[in-house]
Order: sequence, then C-alpha cells, then structure tokens
Amino acid sequence: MTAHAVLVSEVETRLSDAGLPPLAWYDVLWALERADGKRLRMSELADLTVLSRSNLTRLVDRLESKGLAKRVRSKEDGRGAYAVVTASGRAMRRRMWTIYSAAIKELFENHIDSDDAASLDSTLRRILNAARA
Amino acid sequence: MTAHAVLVSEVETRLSDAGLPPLAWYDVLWALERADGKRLRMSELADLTVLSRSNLTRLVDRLESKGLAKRVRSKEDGRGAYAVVTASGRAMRRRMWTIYSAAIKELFENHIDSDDAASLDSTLRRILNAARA
DNA sequence: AAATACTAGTTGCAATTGCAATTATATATA
DNA sequence: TATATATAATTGCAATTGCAACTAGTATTT
Repeated sequence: MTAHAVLVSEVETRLSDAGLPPLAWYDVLWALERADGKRLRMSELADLTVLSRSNLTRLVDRLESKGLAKRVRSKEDGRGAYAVVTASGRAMRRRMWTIYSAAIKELFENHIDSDDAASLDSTLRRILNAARA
Repeated sequence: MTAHAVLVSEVETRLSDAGLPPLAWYDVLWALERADGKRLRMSELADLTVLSRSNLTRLVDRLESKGLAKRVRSKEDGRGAYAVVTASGRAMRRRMWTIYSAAIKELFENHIDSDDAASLDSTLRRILNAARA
C-alpha cells in the first residue's frame, strides 16, 4: 500500500508538472482506444477503469468538456451511451504516455529483473482473479 | 493498480459493513500504537501514513472528535503537537483488525505461497526505496 | 536585539468523490 | 395491454481531498 501511494503520487506529480491531466484520464482514454469498435458503454468503462459509475460519469463530463472524448447515445438501448475518444483525446493520451512510460521505466523497470516482474505479474493477477471470483 | 483498487475497496466495504471506520483510521491508530513513546508529531505521522499534512490534520480532527486520539502540544517546540492514541482508540483499532486481518487472510494469504510472498515483499520494498532515494 | 528566513501545523476554498435518490428506458408479469 | 420490476446513467448533497495562503513559533543573520 505504501509503495502504491508513493509511486502513484510520483507519477501524478510528473504529469502535473508537465501540464498534463491526472492518471485517471489516461486510463479512460486508453481503455477507449483499445476497445473493440473504439467505444465502450459507460458501465463497461467504469468496470474496466475500476471507477464508480458516478465518478466515471463526471470524469467523462470533464473529458468531453475538453474535447478529448464524447458520448454517443446507443441505438440499441435508449438508456445507454457509448463513450468514444476523439482525435485530440488520442493525441493527449500519447503525450501522457511519454511521461507515464518514462516514469514506469525509471520507477519500476530499472529495479526489477524479468523473473521478479513475471512473479509480480502472476501473483497480482492470481490475487485479483480470486478477489473477483 | 487494478489489484490495489479492487482489494482496497473490498476491505473498505467489509469495514463499513461492520460499522467500522475507513482503513486510513486504522493506519493512523496503528502508527501511534507502534510508535516509540506512543506518540508522533503530526508531520511524522503524515509521513508514515503517506497522507498529506492537511489531510492528516483533518483525519486527526475526526479521530479526536470520536475520542480515539488526542493532540498534546509539544513542550520542546511550541509550534508542534504530538498525536496520541487513547484507550478507546486502541480498542477501535483492535476491532478493526479482526475485520482487516480476516480480509488479508482471505484475499491475500490464501492465494500466495511463502516464496511468492517473500518475492512480492522484497520487490515492492526495493521499488519503494528506490523511489524515495 | 532586531530583522529575516524557516518550520509545524491549520484553514479556506475549489475540486473530487461516494451514496442515495432520480430520470428515462427496457424487460417481465398479471 | 397495463403494471410492476429492473437497468443505464446522471444528479444532489454531504464528506473528503489538495493546494495555496495563513498563523504561530523557532532559528539564523547582522
């Protein structure tokens, strides 16, 4: 928990120092870029990013107000909406990635050999899957 | 990051369902119980718990208002205060620990063998120390 | 000793978050 | 078909957080 707190706050500081938005924006933008059909329902996006629905609603509001994403009402389900990333959203994610990836390299990769990394990966996945089951 | 989010929120849910306060309260209470002389300066406590100063100030306000901790002005330094845990603060921490420790067992220990645990521990410590250096 | 710079902690304010209630639509039941 | 039930997403409100400014005391410089 301490490692998480320290490292995340270090990444946030670097993003903020570079005049870029918080890490959560990255997660949302990246989830949308990766998604099949380049779009996700609000609730799918909330699940993938591990954000509460209301939290995600307002994060997408902020993205939309900056032109980084937009909502598209669903044809199939009149209640629902898809979130979609815009061209400038993709550009923003790339800019964030230059900072974020450098931080990952410096803070993680430089201090873990590939055995450690594999072990960490498999341990955390196993725990996460168990917690979700 | 996903594992962290899911597991912490699971622990918070269990505490809340048991009518107990958030995990951050546990960290503060426990830091105070462990501390040499059973007390810590506000800034030491903030550092140990990885909370911002203002955040900690208000968390200690809340603990104080529930009678779980109190502030004692420092004799040596008129600006400073020590935070001290009260008897009912210790009792609260023990009650929280019954829930918290059960969650740790169920969510972590049951899914990690001792090699994995040792590896996880050493990897995270190494990364944390490097980030702080 | 006075002036200056520093440190510990708190506070005001704006932004973010979480929960419960709400709106609008879809599905199931009588 | 009307009624009840469930779901997707948003919103209101209260609580929490973060940042910058502030207060009060300590240390350093001249």
